[in-house]
Amino acid sequence: MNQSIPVNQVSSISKSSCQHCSLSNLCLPLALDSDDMNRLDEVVNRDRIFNRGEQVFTQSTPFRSCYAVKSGAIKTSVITESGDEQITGFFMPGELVGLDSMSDDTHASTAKALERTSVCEIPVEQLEQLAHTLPGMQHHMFHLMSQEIRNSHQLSVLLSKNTAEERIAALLLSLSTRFQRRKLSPTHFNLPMARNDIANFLGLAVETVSRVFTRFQNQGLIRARGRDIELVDLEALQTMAQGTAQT
Amino acid sequence: MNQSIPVNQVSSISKSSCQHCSLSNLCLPLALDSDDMNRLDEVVNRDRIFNRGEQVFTQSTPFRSCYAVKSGAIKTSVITESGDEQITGFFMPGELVGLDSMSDDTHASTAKALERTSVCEIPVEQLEQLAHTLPGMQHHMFHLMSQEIRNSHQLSVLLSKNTAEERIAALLLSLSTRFQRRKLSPTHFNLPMARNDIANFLGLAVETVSRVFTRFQNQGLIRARGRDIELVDLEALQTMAQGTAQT
DNA sequence: CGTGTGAGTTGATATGCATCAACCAGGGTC
DNA sequence: GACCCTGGTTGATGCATATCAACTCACACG
Repeated sequence: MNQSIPVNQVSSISKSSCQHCSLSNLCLPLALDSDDMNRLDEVVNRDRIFNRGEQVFTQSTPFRSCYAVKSGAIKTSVITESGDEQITGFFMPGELVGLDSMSDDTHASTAKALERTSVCEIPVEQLEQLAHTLPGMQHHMFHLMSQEIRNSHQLSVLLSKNTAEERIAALLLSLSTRFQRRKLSPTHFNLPMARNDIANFLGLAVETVSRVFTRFQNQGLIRARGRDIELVDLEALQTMAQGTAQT
Repeated sequence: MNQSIPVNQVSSISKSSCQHCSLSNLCLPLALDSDDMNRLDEVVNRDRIFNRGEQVFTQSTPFRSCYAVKSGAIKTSVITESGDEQITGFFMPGELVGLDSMSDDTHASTAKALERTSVCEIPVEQLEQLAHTLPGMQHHMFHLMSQEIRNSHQLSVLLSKNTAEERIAALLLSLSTRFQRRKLSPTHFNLPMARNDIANFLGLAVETVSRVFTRFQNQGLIRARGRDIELVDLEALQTMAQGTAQT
C-alpha cells in the first residue's frame, strides 16, 4: 500500500517477547516484573498481522481475546440496529483493544485495522487467570478498564458540550500526547484515520471536519497536507480545547 | 423532605448483610456463593445515608471506595475545566458507582444523591483483595467495568447520532428496564432526576426536554405529571429509540 | 494514456435545537 | 395571605452544523 510501516514495528518484534518489546513501558508488561513477564509471554499470541480495512474482531461474535496494538492503528465501533456506525475509539501502539467485552461472551464492538497493523492477541481466559495469580496484573487491568471508562466519558463531554473546532482540537491534542508517549514527535505526525473516521468519531459531518482543518490552517494553528499533520501552535490548540482532557 | 423512601429500603436493610439484602441478585453478591458472601459482608460499610443533593464523592479527591446504591438514586458527572458539568450516568439500587476511578488515586467524577439515598461503601483496597482471592469476584468486576464502558459507548451513540426524541425515548426505556429488573413496574415510575439532569445527560437544553415530554404526551406515548411517568405505548417508544440499546 | 473510483475540499441552502424571554405552579417562609 | 424561589412549560428567533451538490486530486487499473 504505502511505505508507512516504519521503524517501530521492526524494533518491537526484534526478540518476539514482551521483555524486549519497545512498548513494554506502555503496554501490559508495565505492571510486571521480569519474572512475571515470562508468564505473560507464554500466553501471548504474537505477530498477528492485519491489513488496512481488515477486521480484528466483529460485534456479537464470540469474545475470546483482547488485543494489544504493536504497530499500526485500530478503530473500534459499535453498529446500531438502524445500521449506522459510531466509532468509539482509536487505538495506537501500546494500547489494549477489546476491554468493552471483558467477561462477556460476545464482542460489544467491531475492531478494524486503519492501516497495516500488527497486534498481540491475549486470550481472555488466560488473561483472567494471570490477573488472578498476579495482583499487579489485576490492578493494572482495573486501571486500564477504568481509564477506558474515563475516555468514553470524555468523548461524551466532547459530543455534548463542545463545538466542532473544540472537538477537533481535542482530538489532535490527544493524538499528539499519544505520539509523544511513544517518543515520537508530538507536533508532526501522520493521521492514521481518514477524515470520514474523524467525523464519525466526533459526531460531525465530513464536510465540517474538512472546513475546520482548513480554518485551522488559515489561522496558522496547523499545517495539513492530507493525513500529514503538523501542529504549529500547540498553545492555541490547547486553549481552544480547554476543558477537554486529553487521553 | 418527602415520603418517597419506600418499601425497598426497609426490606434491603432488614438484616444488614449482603445475604439478606433484597438486591443481592443484582449487586456484587451476584457473583458469590454464600460462603464468599461473608467475606464481602465483613468489608462492606453499610447504611451510609445521603440526603438529596449531598455528594457521595467529589472529582479529584482521593479515591478510597466504590459505592453500591441500596435505595434512592445517584448521578455521576465530570466537571470540565471550563466549568460545566456533564452527567455521565444515573445509578439505581443494585448498581455500583465509582468504577471509573478503579485503581486510580483520585476520583474521576463527582457523585451526588438525587434523592435521599442509602449506599454500601466498599473500600477499594479490600475490594481488590477480595477480587484477588475470589475468582468469581474478579470476573464479576471485569464484567461490571466492561458493562460500564459499553454504557458509555451507548451514550456516545445517543449523543452523536440520535435526535432529541430518540434520546429521551431511549432514556425512558433504560429506566423502565432497570425498574423492571427490581420487580417494579416498568411502565409506571417516578423519575429520580430533574428535567435539568435529563437535559444535561442527553446533551439537550431543558426546554427541549420539556417540549419532547409534552409532544410524547400529546401523541399518547406517555403520561407525565411532573416526575411521575407512565409509559403508555412501549412499542412506539421502542421503535422510536430503535438502534439504541438500553442498559 | 484515458478512465474510473474514493477521499477530500468548497459553496449554497436547510433544519434541529439552543437561546432568549416570558410565564406558571407548587411549596417553603415570614 | 403575600412573598419568593425553584422547577417546569411555552413561544419567537438565531445559529451551528447537516445536507445537498459540484468539483478536484491522486492513484489504481485495463
